[in-house]
This record gives sequence, structure tokens and C-alpha cells, in this order.
Amino acid sequence: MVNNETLGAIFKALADPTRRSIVERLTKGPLSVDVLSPYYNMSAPAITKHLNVLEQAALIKRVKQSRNVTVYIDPTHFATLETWVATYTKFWNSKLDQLEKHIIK
Amino acid sequence: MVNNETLGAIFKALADPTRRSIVERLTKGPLSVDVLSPYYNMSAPAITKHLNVLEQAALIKRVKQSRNVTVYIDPTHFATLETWVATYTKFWNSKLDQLEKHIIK
DNA sequence: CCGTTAATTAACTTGACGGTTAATTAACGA
DNA sequence: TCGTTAATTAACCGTCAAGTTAATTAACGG
Repeated sequence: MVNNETLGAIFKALADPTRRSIVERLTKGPLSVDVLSPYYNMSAPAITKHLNVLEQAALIKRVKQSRNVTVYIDPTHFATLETWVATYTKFWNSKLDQLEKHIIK
Repeated sequence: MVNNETLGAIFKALADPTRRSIVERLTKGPLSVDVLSPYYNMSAPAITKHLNVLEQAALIKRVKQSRNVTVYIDPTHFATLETWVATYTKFWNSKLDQLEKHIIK
């Protein structure tokens, strides 16, 4: 099973709309912090904090090159998340199957 | 695309370990509140609050029958969640494919 | 060398969250 | 009828999260 603490960090990270938006933008390519800050009408430290949360959940990676920090998406935990969700949808589908059989019978 | 507000409610609801545990237990069958309360060494009002959050995210349903409330899991939003996650894993898989082709070439 | 810029850290404020106890509502049952 | 039980609501408390501004670090460039 998936580590429960890890799972909590992932859900907590994705509960915030700004962070979900950042993740979505990152699928279109890596970004630097100074681009994100004006986009969200938010101070640079606020963005830094959001990135910390995302990084702790291992949903992103930061690479510092001289002064500039580039932010990349990290796919591993999206897979973790998918696995977790899948266990529930599978469960439900099997229930539906049972129900269907029951009705047919 | 999936409603952003709905998505926030779902992630927020699943960010708490007690609520994830409740959801997990509900897959084994419906429950009543008075069973949950002692199990988590938690007051009944605390459980009520957790159920409110889960219900607002439409992850569970409550059915009151005379004095007792039975709690059921509601699968619709697990599907919503799966859809959302899938868009990211799909994105990533396509990136991997591109990378693979690039390496091979 | 010095001013500017990118990013983080520190310190603070505000509001939401997770828990509590006490009070309330409503239904059961001896 | 009246005490008990299931559940929720109300009011409250401590902690954490999300934002701010100010200060700090480090690298760029004229």
C-alpha cells in the first residue's frame, strides 16, 4: 500500500487552487519563480512557500542555476496518486458488476 | 474540464488521515456514526465535522433513519478525481514516449 | 565596485482547521 | 412519562496555513 504520510502531503499540496494551477502550468514546460509571482498577483515569498509545499510532496523539482531557479514537474507521485485512486474506482466497479449480476438474476 | 472548486473540496477532504481512513472503512460497507466515534478515540462532534467535510465534497452520503445515521460511500467524485489525475499521467506518459523516441533516434 | 535583480528567510497577521465540552433535538423503550 | 441514547449544533481553544513586508544572500552587469 501507499505510504499514508506521503499521501497526506500530496492531497494537502493539491488542495490549494494556486498550487494546482502551478502544477497545470508546469505540464506546459518548466518555469522560473519570477514568472509565477506576477502571474498570480502574489509576492515572491508566497510563491516560494507554495513551491516548498509542492516540493515536499515531491510533485515538483527545483533546479538552481546561478541566480535563477527553474521549476519542473515530477511525475512519480502522480503515479502514486493514480494508484491510490484506482483502488477505489476498481472497488466501485466490482460493486457495480455485482449489482448488475444481481439485477439480471 | 473538471470543476475547479469541486476538485479543491475533494483534495481538502482527502488531505486529512482520519477522513481517508473513514473512506477506506466505508468501502467495506456502510457505517453508523456511533461506531466511528469510539474507533478513532474521538468525540462524536468531531466525527460529525469530518463527515460534513466528506459530504460537502460529495464523497459520502448520509441517510438518517429514525435516530441512526448510516454513512455510505459515493463513487461519483472518485471518478472525477481519477479523470483529473489521468490527464497528468497521460501527459507524462506521452512525454516519456517522446523521450524514448528521441533516445532511440 | 556598486546598484540591481532573483530567490529565500524571518517575523508577523489573519483566518481556517481539528479538536474539545456543553447544550439541543428527537426518537427509543422500560 | 421519563430517563437514555444518537446525532447535531454552538461556542470555544490551540495550531497551522496562506498571505504580507522587511531583511538577507548571492549573482549579474555597467
